[in-house]
Amino acid sequence: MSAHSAVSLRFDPNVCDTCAIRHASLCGALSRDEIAELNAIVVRTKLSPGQLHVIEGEQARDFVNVTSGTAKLVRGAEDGRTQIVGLLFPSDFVGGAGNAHSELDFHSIEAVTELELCVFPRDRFDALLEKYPMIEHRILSKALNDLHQAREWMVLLGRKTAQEKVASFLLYVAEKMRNEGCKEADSFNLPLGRVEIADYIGLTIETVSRHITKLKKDGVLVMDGSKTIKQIDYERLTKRAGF
Amino acid sequence: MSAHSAVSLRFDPNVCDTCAIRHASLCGALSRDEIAELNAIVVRTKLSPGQLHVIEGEQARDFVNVTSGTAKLVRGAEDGRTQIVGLLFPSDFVGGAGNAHSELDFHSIEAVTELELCVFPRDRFDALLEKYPMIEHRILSKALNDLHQAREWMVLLGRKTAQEKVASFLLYVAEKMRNEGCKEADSFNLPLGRVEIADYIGLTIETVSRHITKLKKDGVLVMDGSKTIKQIDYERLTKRAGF
DNA sequence: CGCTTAGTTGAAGCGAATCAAAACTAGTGG
DNA sequence: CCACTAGTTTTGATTCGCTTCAACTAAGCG
Repeated sequence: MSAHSAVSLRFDPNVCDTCAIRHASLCGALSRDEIAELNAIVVRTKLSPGQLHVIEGEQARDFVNVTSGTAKLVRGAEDGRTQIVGLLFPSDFVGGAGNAHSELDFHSIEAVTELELCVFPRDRFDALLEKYPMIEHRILSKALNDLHQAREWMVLLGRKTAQEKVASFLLYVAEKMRNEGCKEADSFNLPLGRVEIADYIGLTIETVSRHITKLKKDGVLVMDGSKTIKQIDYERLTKRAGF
Repeated sequence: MSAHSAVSLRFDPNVCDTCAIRHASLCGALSRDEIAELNAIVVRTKLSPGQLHVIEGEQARDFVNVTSGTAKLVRGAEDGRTQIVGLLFPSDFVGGAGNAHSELDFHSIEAVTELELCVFPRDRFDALLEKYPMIEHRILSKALNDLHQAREWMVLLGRKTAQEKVASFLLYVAEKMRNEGCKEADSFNLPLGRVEIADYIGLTIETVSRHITKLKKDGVLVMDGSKTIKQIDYERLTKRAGF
């Protein structure tokens, strides 16, 4: 929601070697040569919570890879209504393909936490795509995954009750956090505040709050403060997420 | 919703030449050689309204191209709740990429009208993808478009009122019909019944019906029967679709 | 012409939104 | 350390839009 300025740096050519997601994401499937070429055109960017990355125009077609932090893909209306259409965790990427409107059109990436991005300018990235079909192959694979997930979310938004939405959301985040942190502990922090949760599952903050409270009262969740989840009864939470 | 059996035929090698979508869709960008190879592995299928095409398992990863008719991509729950996650018109295609779960997982394609499909078995299609990067390129482009549209629909499902949903739906279909028929006339038939409209925009049939009636009463729509639209006041309909 | 299915209309109920206020949190500076 | 402020979350009371339930009408078809 706030200003745009962000730190942008070109790092040394071996920076990918120490990248947290060197072996995941797009990069995981690439040879040293391919990585080197990517490295040559990348612009690394850091954003603070609330800052936006690109909204429209030529830039909107850049290819963006999240290396650390959490971001949300937002579509908003003039009247204040907002819908989050996806979350981006480390190793997720968006945009990129050389077609008329990239998936970023009319959307914007907004940092939720401190965020680090690898941004690949569209024109130079396209050239690489032609040269290395494997990169395009990987991107297609991810795009189909995202499409699948978007359609899952359509079911949530269109057909689930508030209770089910909240439960589904918590399960989704819990899984993401388990993947990210690789921790077996049930304990983790919600990356989103109530406003953002509401905007992600199509409810109001009050309704979200009420249903989280209900889950706590019923012993399905144990929390510490409004963001830290200490324990989850997955079996019962899954039941409440409803199909 | 009904049984599965369908007519499947292998046609002569030049059948693509006379296909209605030879110059659109995936096929439009392909050379004669590429088309010939596709032709060699395609299974053409006809479905009647209500019939389903694949649901799960290995088949679910086939690549499917609609050549005529309208289909819906459906995700349903055990308890009867249903969400349509996309419509398929001639030249649309789904599935195909060689990744873990294709976008078809847990979805099914259901014929809305008489439907003709080109089905490409996954394994043989994958081989072609490797050989002809242009095919994969085209598919990626389409996947990104679909992803964009799915996210647009998430906004509709999560943040729009019933009135706005109905208006948005009508605008969407009107545009599709204009593309398909190439007719300048305002008149066209809704491909979906009330149940299906409701399942597409996350409402009940009663609410859909009420809001269509309201649009008619207000003179925004002129209809003949429950499926034929004779005239649309696009300006006012667009206003009611709300952003 | 009855039979079945799809669509419309009405009345009542309910779940989520809205409006309003209190409780908590976190940050700042005295 | 506490007082003060701003922002977030929780809780409560009320309203409203959509769903539900039910009856009726229209359309397609043997």
